[in-house]
Amino acid sequence: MTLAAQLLDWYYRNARDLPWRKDKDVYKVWVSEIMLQQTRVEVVKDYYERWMERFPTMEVLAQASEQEVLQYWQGLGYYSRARHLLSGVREVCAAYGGKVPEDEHMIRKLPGVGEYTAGAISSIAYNRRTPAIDGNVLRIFSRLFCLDGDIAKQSIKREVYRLLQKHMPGDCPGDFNQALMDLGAMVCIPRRPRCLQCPLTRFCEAYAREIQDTLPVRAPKKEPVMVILAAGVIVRDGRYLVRQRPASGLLAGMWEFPTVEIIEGQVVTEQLQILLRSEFHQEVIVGEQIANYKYKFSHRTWDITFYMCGWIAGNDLSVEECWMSPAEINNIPWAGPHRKAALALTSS
DNA sequence: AATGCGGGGTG
DNA sequence: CACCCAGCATT
Repeated sequence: MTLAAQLLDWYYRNARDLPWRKDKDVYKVWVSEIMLQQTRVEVVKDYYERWMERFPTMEVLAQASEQEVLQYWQGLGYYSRARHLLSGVREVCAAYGGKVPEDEHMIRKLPGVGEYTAGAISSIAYNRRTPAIDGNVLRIFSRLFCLDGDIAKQSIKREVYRLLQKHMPGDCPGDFNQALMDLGAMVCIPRRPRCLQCPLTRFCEAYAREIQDTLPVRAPKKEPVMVILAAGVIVRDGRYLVRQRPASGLLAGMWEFPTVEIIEGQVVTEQLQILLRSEFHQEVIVGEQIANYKYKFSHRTWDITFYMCGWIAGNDLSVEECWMSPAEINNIPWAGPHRKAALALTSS
């Protein structure tokens, strides 16, 4: 049996029962593939179900506001994915008459859709013979063929692409690609691969040489930068002072309590007062610490302390700032640790 | 080619 | 804790 036949035989007996596999509707495949970028299946499941309940079709999603879309994405991370998906769906509704193009290169042009996602969508939804190279595939193929270069390198991806084109079957490329995902998730896992359960051991050079634990090779990650932050919680007539983050960058468009970065040597209470005065035009007295969180991103760590502040006086706010009631606070997309702080405030 | 962009599951 | 995941856009 060929590698593909062996893999597919295993897949048809062991495929995971996933919400987005109930049919091959291209919108569902699209949504699931975007949610799954850099995100594990178990996390995506609930988000996907809630999303499909609220945005069951491209037409419904196209009508939704970005704020509501972000709210449904809240907690999933990489929020530009949600914005790109929304604009991509709007584009399809407006320019392609609500029909996602079948050509891989046209799909690739949609915002948020890269090489991997275009291949996944066209193979799964349209049964096109297009490779979809993700972390699973790189890991599996680096072991199958003992590719010992850094899998982040373009050269390794090109080599895997070549091997995939050689081994992909002509009749069910979508199943083949999904079979690789499932194998990567359940058998050929990142650490301590379960080779005794693997249908491909007789094709696997790493297994033959007993070096499967040393692959794939990956460059060491950089140390995340520590950022010290102070946030002020200001209540006035039962409403909280909040602001929306800029439209680009980290946690773009999400809401937060007024926050300032504390540079070594600065006095926190002074910096908070200066922030509130210069950017929010409010006079406050900085009071007690009410919470401290260490919040880790992939590339930086926030050490953020929330201070209860007493409001004294203030002028009008600019458009991205406002006073929000507890009810309104529960209805906006929050920036990371600010969500936890807001939840603690409104539930107590 | 390198960097920015989240958050959580798992050993 | 450390590691790394169904990547993409930007520079």
